[in-house]
Amino acid sequence: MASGSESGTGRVTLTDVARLAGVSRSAASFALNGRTDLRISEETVARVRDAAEELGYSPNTTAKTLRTGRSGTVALVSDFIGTTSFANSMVRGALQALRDADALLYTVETEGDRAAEARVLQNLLNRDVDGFIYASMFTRRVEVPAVIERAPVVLLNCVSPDDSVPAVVPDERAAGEAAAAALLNAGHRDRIWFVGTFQAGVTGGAAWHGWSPLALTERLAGIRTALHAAGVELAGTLPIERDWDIANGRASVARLLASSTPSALICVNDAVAVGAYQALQDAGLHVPGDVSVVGFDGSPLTEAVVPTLTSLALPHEELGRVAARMLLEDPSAPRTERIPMPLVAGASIAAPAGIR
Amino acid sequence: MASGSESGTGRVTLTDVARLAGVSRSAASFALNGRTDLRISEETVARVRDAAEELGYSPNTTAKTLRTGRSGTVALVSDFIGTTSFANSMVRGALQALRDADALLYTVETEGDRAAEARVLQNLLNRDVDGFIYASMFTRRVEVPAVIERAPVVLLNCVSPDDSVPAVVPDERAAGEAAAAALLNAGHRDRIWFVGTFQAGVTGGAAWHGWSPLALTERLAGIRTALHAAGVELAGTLPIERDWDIANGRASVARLLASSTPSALICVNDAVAVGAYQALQDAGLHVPGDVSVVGFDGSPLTEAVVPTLTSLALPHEELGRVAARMLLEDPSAPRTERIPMPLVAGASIAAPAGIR
DNA sequence: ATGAAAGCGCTAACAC
DNA sequence: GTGTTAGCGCTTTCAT
Repeated sequence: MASGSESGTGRVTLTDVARLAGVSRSAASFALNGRTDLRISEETVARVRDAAEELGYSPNTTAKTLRTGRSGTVALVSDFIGTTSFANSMVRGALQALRDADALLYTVETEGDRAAEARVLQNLLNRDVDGFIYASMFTRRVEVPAVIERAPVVLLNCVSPDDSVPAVVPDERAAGEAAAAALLNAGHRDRIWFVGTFQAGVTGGAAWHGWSPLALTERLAGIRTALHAAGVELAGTLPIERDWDIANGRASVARLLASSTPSALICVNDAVAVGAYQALQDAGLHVPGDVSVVGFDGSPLTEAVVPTLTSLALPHEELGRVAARMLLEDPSAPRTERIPMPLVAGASIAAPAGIR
Repeated sequence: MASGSESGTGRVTLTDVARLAGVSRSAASFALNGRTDLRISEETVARVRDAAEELGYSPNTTAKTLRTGRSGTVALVSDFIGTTSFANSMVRGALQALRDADALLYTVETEGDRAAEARVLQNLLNRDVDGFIYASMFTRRVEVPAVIERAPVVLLNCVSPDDSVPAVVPDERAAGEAAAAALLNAGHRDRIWFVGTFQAGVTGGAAWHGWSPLALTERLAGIRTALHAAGVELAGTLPIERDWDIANGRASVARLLASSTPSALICVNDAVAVGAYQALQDAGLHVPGDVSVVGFDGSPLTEAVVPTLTSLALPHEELGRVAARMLLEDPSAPRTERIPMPLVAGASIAAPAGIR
């Protein structure tokens, strides 16, 4: 009749612990949380600890969340989880950082549906999530949903229109410079082509949904900057049909080879680079003896071709880790963090054919 | 002084809605949840709905969870999220199924640490998760943590020692049979080798942590069954050093080619198959003219080689989707669901060289 | 130094 | 038909 639910639900509650230790619920709470505001005797603390241990007490997080308004959870909301290993590693990195803070991760995919997105974000808010990691599978500029700003937000692999929201992105521009530098170092000075621009009026295939990927513009800008600094200009850019995949890369490069022979190809991503390998082979040209090739992403494809492809790797894990850390540590600093894209050296770059 | 927190926290609560509609909290609750136990007049329901709408009311899920014990969340606990696209697509499939049930997904990686695993599982339980999807990156037999059984569990890509826990796995055996059948159909009758067994006493490299992958034993069993039924026997199995990657596949096949020429190679996964391609090319042999090749997994690698690789695809999304659905629909049926592995046809199989 | 009591926002008995 | 009330398990203010 009195209070106490010892065997009510089978669940061990703080009340049970307090009763066993012979103290009040609040005393038990203070003891277990190690609070020093109220002074509890050493001996009492020990008694409570023992009681909790004996009963196998584990505090109910839902109740705690209701009371405190903090849940110890973060939501990773992304447009597309995709089929690449991208999201994978980002989640992995985020989990690593969250583990240190003892926080849990909700994973959500919106599939680009703004209405569904709004609903799920509200749902998450109703669960008192402590923050959002708002991710895009393609580096791009996004409109951050208003509702989300009711909790701390960090953008992952995307940036807000006015850069007012903290963001973590790969340093695409520096990667472009590094790609160009690798070729310059090998002695290339002309006939360097870029593969993977979109034709005028086209912003990519179905997967892009009309978004213009910053990866393209920034990588290309970096390449031009580095080349220009060395007094070199790009021989040209090769447009690609819709998606950046192997088949389209092959077709695009095949068209080029019909009329001229490049010294080096900088491909917008690894898949296009693999397509380039195939077109070169079809034309009887060798990598890197006749033509050098560089890719971007650092995907498993780099290991699947002979010779192995040199590529600038997307630091997926690092991106996820930094985003989670920013969210937990100083959610207020509105800065854009650019993570370096390391060069994974393959065997696809050599001195130009002319000077062998 | 009286009740009511209209502008207390800025949050709109059920109390606010009830007050605006001029009804009691419980009446509002019933109206909003569409309960019919207690009869509320149509008109009252409408008034409550309008009030909720006007105030932009969104129910606090934490409070609801505390009260009901059900959270509308599921946890996907996996040993390793890995760098393959495996986890990715499994999560994707699970999310699709969960979306229909309006449930949210926690994603957790244990990294094979049992102690950490126990802690996080308890943590999840403290949050009143409605169920667990316990996944392994390698098809294998697992010891399900005892604590987890306090909530419904479905195993994903793994099975329990006595098959007492509901599980969803790829149908590896049937896939093995399909791989063998593809070769038999093309006319192969002898010199068919399997690539990717482990040497005696070795259970794989670091990634395996001593677990023996069912994928290997089952795929191989299926192959042997299908061949046997056609009166054919495997010429032999080629062991591989540690991990099933490109380099090891290449080395393994190179050793075979030093002493004999196979008619066909069935490789334990796509990476090993890509390595086989490389070794064959090194030996001046062509795929599929001289040697046919089959892989498993259906990874992006199949598209990266020339000719494209025929492979039996792991139905990642389907696995995740079915697991989530089983968990939500009938968590009690202790059955093992085997999901077919579709054959993705490449151009790596042809009639044996002898009968060209 | 300790304990009683309020209340986070919700649901579901129960009495009117 | 509708409203009153008692909690879910926890934290924290306030009085002792």
